[in-house]
Amino acid sequence: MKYDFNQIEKKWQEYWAKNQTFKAENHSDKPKYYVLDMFPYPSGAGLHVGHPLGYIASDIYARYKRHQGFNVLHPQGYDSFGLPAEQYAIQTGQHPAITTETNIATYRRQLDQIGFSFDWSREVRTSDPSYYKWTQWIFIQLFNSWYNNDAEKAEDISTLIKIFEAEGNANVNAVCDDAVETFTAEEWKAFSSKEQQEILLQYRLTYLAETEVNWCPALGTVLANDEIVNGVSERGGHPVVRKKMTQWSMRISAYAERLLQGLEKIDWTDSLKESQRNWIGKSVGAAVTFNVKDHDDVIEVFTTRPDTIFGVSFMTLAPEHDLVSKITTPEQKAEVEAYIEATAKRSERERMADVKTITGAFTGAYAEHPFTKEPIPVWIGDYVLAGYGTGAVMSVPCGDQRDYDFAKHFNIEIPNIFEGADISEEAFADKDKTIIANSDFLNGLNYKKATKRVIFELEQLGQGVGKTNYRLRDAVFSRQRYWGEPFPVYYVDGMPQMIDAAHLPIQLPEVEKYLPTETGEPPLGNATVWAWNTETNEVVSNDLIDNNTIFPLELNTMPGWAGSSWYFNRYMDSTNNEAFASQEALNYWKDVDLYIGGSEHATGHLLYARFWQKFLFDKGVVPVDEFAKKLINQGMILGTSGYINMAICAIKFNTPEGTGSKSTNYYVPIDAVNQKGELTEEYKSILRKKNIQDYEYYKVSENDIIEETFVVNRTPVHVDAIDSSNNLIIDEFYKWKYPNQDLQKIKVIECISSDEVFKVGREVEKMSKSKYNVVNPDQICIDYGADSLRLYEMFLGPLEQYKPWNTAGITGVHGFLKKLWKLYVDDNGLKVNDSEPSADSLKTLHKTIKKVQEDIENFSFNTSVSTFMIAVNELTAQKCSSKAVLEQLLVLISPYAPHIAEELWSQLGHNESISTAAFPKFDKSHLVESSKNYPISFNGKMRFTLELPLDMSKEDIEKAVLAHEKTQEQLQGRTPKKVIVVPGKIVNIVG
RNA sequence: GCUCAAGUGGCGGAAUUGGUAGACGCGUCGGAUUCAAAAUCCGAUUCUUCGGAGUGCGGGUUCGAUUCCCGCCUUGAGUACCA
Repeated sequence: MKYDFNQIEKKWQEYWAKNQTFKAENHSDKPKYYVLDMFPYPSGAGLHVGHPLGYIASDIYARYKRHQGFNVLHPQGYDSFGLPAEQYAIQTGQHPAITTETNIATYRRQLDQIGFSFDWSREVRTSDPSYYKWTQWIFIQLFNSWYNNDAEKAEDISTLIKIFEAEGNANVNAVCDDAVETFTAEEWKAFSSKEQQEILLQYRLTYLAETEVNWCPALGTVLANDEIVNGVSERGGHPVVRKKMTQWSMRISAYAERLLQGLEKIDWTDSLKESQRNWIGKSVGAAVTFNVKDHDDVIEVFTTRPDTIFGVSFMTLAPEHDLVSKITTPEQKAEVEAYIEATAKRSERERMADVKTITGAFTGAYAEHPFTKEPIPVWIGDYVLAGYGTGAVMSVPCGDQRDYDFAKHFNIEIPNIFEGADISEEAFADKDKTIIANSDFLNGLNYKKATKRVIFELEQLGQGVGKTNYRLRDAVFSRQRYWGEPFPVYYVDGMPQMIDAAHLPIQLPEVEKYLPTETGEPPLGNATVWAWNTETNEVVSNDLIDNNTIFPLELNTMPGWAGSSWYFNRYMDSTNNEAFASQEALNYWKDVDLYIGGSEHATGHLLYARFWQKFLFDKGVVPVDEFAKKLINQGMILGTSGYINMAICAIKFNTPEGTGSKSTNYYVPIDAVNQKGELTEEYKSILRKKNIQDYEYYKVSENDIIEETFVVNRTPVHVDAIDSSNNLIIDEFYKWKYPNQDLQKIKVIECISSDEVFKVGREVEKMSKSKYNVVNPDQICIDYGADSLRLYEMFLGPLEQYKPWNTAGITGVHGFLKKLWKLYVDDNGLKVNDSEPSADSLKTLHKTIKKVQEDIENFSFNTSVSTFMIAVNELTAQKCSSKAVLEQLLVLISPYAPHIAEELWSQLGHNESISTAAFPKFDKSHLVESSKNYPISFNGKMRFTLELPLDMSKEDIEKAVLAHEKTQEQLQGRTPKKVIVVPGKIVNIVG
């Protein structure tokens, strides 16, 4: 019986689906284990071989955990809101929901054919109203919450209102907007409802705020930084301007410290934690206020080095700083305005890229030093960023390199306040070696003591306070898009109102066009039925808006990360219509035990999801405040792009009728070009001859050539037109290069090679459609089977690493599966019997059990595939047919190659899925050896091996080795200085 | 610049606590089988001047270093004038 993988895989995939083999129960006596993949955006291109890498790894782990007796939750779904479907809708008018549905069907078919053990009954789609109902619900919860710094948690907004009513806001320690005015209880009560709402908005965890954005008027949309190239939009090249827009923001900054601390208790990769730490960007220092001379205004700065305050020789404000226009003197006005205009023209990218050019302008104003009362000139400079800290710095040139460079450039004095520091060439920034000098009461103190003392003195003066600053900014939550979650928000007198949760979901309205409106409103502005009736609690026609009972709805939609910030909780109870998940389900599954996904989500999804989880934890909705205990980043599978060269050969020649010239193009193989990128002499000669032949009409010979030029250009080749030995399949290449054309009729450029084969050059790069290097898993499943694909993806290398794909190598693992099959089945059918296993076979089995178990637990899947190969090679050589061994081997392999394992398992007489079988138990007694083949080294170099009993004493080993003739040969009469014997390991002779 | 990761045959990679470097597979070469091909099977495959040398480079620790330490180079990723 042959290994008919197509038939076997189809059979078992149907079996699993029909029997719901992998359906997880929310109640079980077994311990729980939750294995999660980052869910995909269903793109129109479908899956390529890089996508399933992480899914295969997590599937192996999930299946392994089932064998280990765990109740495993291993769900899958779709992050199905997103731009590509919307772009497609703009171009074709097809509703994004239809595009999405089609793409999901493709994804599902492709995923099914790889044989994943997903519990599809729990599938979620972020674009499904039954799902985004709860995304909207969470948004409402955020709106109705504020962050209490004293309690270090989010609390209901009603508790804040109570405080306001009782005592005003003077003692409220909340995370809120910067410019909150202080009021008393009486004042609060006297405020109008609108005024109260405005104040509360400054405290809510999601709030409306003016945000500066990159606005592209031509596209009618906001662009991300990386969508802008050289100041114009990447798509279309339209101009982009900085514009203030009112948008929803998420007060993630409230959670900065907890997001930082939480990293300590989760098992995520160090590099990922490090990037989150950098992103949060905690710095400890002080906020200091400087009075501005001849003004009532103050400049507030944040500094991490308050100990250097006596070294301040100027202040620098960001050009965008509010004070600039106020304090600039008439004499300096022209210069300052010119400077501001110049910096406004430069994009943020430009300003960042250009670090060397030092620019700035003097405002003419002076601040007053809090201690010395000396005047300090106030400058503006674009090295100070408006968006960080207060947008102003106290510049200490002797202690900060940027301040130093600025001072040098503008000839500002650089006072030295460090004992024994040389600042003639550069600033002295080493905190640990700092001893403060020339600083009044700080003289002689080190960094730590000086910082403490100066903060104390500043507090006495009322001009400063110790402060911790975070780089983490609040996250903008509005998108001017159609294909996203609508906000459950309507506006009364310009103030946002939440729709009662009982009326959710608020479904996306139908629109004629998916583009922004002519007046620049988001696409939802095109909807005609998009108003909220507060009496019937329905979405009604815009015509009915009376701002009395019927109000306009929010036109923005939520960003891509909204739905992905909590989906892992939804899987626990995905069909629940009463709650986003039941408390029972949440308390049972709690958190993700293993999360696998790409590292590109380090500071996006993975930070926002942690933020929402902490918020939901504060609200008592979820039982844990970190959603994933362990996280692994899978590396990317890279494509091997192929290319050949196009040679353009131009010749000028003498003909009887005068000078003629010809230029012809040929495809030439990669070896036709030397390292300098020039055509080789051999190929020049071939092309010359060829060219002359082609123009026989002129009857020219090589002697008639008076001038010739050769130019070569790289031409990409589709991977499908390259064979396993890197040779061009010329017919396939033509078919791909000149599609839908009759190759007989059209004149195609000739492929010319000096060899029988046509060598293609290869280059490893990201797998992408535009690079023609995408390998589709469908064809691989047809040609080799899903089990081969699964094994091969794992066999390629360590999970976390980036590695190139090369389809040719799959024959190795495919051959292994055939060999495995033959161990159980031959032409006469099953050949497994009840014979006693040999000691050798038991040894093979048990060392395999040990290794594979260790490998899975270390996520070292590549090495276990090798281990299986070794095991099968050994058992084949041993002619093992013992059921006692082969049955166990199947369970070991089943997480990796589940189809073949199920098939052989059932042929061995089992009626239940192999997934219910217990993982084999390792018994070390089978591995006991009586002797060891010792490596005998001389000065650390192994020269020969010697078989010796393991129970031999150190002394006897030494004697036996020294007596050996090869030892004498190595020593050549010398006496060894020292002999190292490590019993069971090695013998090393020194001398 | 900073942070993180990684450099081992022609290629993907292995060596889990410092103990036989190159497991396993691809590719290549040779052979068997075949009318032939595919498939399958067997053997060889780091370099070498046959003494040895060898895990990016230069040092160090050690009886012994791919593994630990110091300095450097290269590549990839992230981040960016963060006060």
